[in-house]
Amino acid sequence: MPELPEVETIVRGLSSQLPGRSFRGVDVFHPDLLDESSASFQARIAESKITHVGRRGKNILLSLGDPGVLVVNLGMTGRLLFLGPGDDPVLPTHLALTFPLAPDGSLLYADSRRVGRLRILTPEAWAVESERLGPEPLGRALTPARFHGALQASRAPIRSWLLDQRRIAGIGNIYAAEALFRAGVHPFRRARTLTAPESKRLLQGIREVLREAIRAQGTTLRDYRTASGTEGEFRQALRVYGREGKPCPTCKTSVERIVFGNRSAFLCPVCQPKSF
DNA sequence: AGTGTATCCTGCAGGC
DNA sequence: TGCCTGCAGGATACAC
Repeated sequence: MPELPEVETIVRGLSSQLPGRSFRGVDVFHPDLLDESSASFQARIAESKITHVGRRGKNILLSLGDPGVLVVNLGMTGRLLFLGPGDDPVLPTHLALTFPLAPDGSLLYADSRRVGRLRILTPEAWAVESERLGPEPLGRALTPARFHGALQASRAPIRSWLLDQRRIAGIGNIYAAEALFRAGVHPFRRARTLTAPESKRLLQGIREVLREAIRAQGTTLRDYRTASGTEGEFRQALRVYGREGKPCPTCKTSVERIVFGNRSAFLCPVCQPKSF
């Protein structure tokens, strides 16, 4: 998916448009993206007013007042687009839901692979789910000491650890690879074997790469778009992700791709030694 | 506790 | 041109 920087970019885009607008219903073309029937989803959305747009991990949160919160997880190919009254009404392909808005404009959800999810939860139910997610990597609560302590408790490979949303929320395959490269840590390393300086570097690497990617409006590989439909520019700044066989930006060694956990990891074998 | 596998679904690049 | 395979930003459920 869209990882934290992409979701954050979409949320910022929607935040300037949606609060104050209301839904005027919803058209559902692909009900398999919902966890309930189209009819009940439509009934619950009804004419609700959007009071706030937020983010938790990779989830987009639209606060609706009475029905609770609309939680959108984009999966790998989901797009959430705002179409203003004066905008070019070109519809995206793979349109799954459209939400006409009052007084004007509309919100569109498109998703070619349809592994995204849209759910309406009560604030209480959402609070329970949110508690199950790990801390926000950019949040103040996550200190280097807490981060190191959490790593100490796990034997999992550090890359698996970073991708586990229950441990830290918002990191996906791209930024896990980039953060590990910046910290000089091999993705196979067991979490608990990271030294305090290494875990400090890793947390710094995570924060730097996420902030830089947010500044660039995220990474567009193929499907990701901002809420206004533009592409993110961070792809050109990627140092190892998707760069198999290309030179490491630091030492020029060929970037390697290894597969584990059913997905590709990218690393520089020199800058990220397996052991010292 | 952790890990490998399968599942949801479609699209596209590359090999032949 | 067309067919086939592998691969893709995610999340979850299961067996071992």
